[in-house]
Amino acid sequence: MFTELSPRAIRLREAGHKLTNARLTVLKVLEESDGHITSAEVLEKVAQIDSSIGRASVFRTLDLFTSLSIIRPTYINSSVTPTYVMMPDGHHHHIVCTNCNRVIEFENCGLSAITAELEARLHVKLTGHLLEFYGLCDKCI
Amino acid sequence: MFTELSPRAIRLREAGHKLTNARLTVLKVLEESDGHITSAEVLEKVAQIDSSIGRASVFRTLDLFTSLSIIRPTYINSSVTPTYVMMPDGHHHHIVCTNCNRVIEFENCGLSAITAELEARLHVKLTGHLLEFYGLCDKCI
DNA sequence: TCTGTAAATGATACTGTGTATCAAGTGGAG
DNA sequence: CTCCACTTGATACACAGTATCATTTACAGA
Ligand SMILES: [Mn+2]
Ligand SMILES: [Mn+2]
Ligand SMILES: [Zn+2]
Ligand SMILES: [Zn+2]
Repeated sequence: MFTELSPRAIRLREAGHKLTNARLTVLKVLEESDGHITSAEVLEKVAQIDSSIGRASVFRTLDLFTSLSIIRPTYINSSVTPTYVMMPDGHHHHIVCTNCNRVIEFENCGLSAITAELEARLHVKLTGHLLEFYGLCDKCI
Repeated sequence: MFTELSPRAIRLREAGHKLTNARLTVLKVLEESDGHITSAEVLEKVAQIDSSIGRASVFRTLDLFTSLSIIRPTYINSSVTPTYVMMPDGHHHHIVCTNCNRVIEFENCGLSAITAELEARLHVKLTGHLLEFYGLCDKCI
């Protein structure tokens, strides 16, 4: 059924979690998304693939993936449902237009220096980060 | 009732919004919080000050303040209710422990250079940012 | 100071996201 | 193959946030 394990699936197993059908299906949906997806969309796509997977397991899996920094919930449009953002290499960065809610992605964040400084000074182990800018996009300026 | 207007209240008026009792009360509650507060806490404290203020107005005000980058909703503990974070000078930064949910604040982010670069390159006007690191705190490492 | 009006409000009823519970099922170590 | 802690799905539920709309109010302009 899932012959090939993605690197993230292997990460899951190495963190001591079982590779269940529900978890692998949610992971597949997230990896095939464009990187921004709401819980309602995840539920819908999971049900399309395997309608026997319960909604509780989907939410449980989203929480598990969040604690592993595989995804991060953030607010884009509504304050009801978060939008889950994939963190490909442990980080994600975007600009949200506070007028039209458009999201503009960007790549370079230059945060490796501050990451190292925080780890040394505060004795923490950082596994990821989210950097969000807010403002007006070129169409709303 | 509100003889002195805070700088943020003036910002509100200058953005073309009316300085209503509901909005000024929510602003007061947010400004007297330590910077992290859930919608449930805002509702409770607003009701203590003036129980005639409706819950819908509180949520409307939180959305308005978010669009003005006065606050920003983010996930700390639960995936049910966001925690609203004040953005004192347009930005906020913290570390969230993915194991115990402890939040560690820090000040310097060094993001003014990338802010200017993004504004120039993407033709956007940035009014604030949120930088969140995820990982394990010193007690959970 | 008074007035007119668009913006904002509060009450209400509602939607639907996310959760608690628990008996049944299953991944994977040995 | 066996076993069992972990995980699951079904169900019922809680409650955060919203749509609606009649009423009120901030404040610009006279
Ligand atoms: Mn980054
Ligand atoms: Mn900053
Ligand atoms: Zn825009
Ligand atoms: Zn911790």
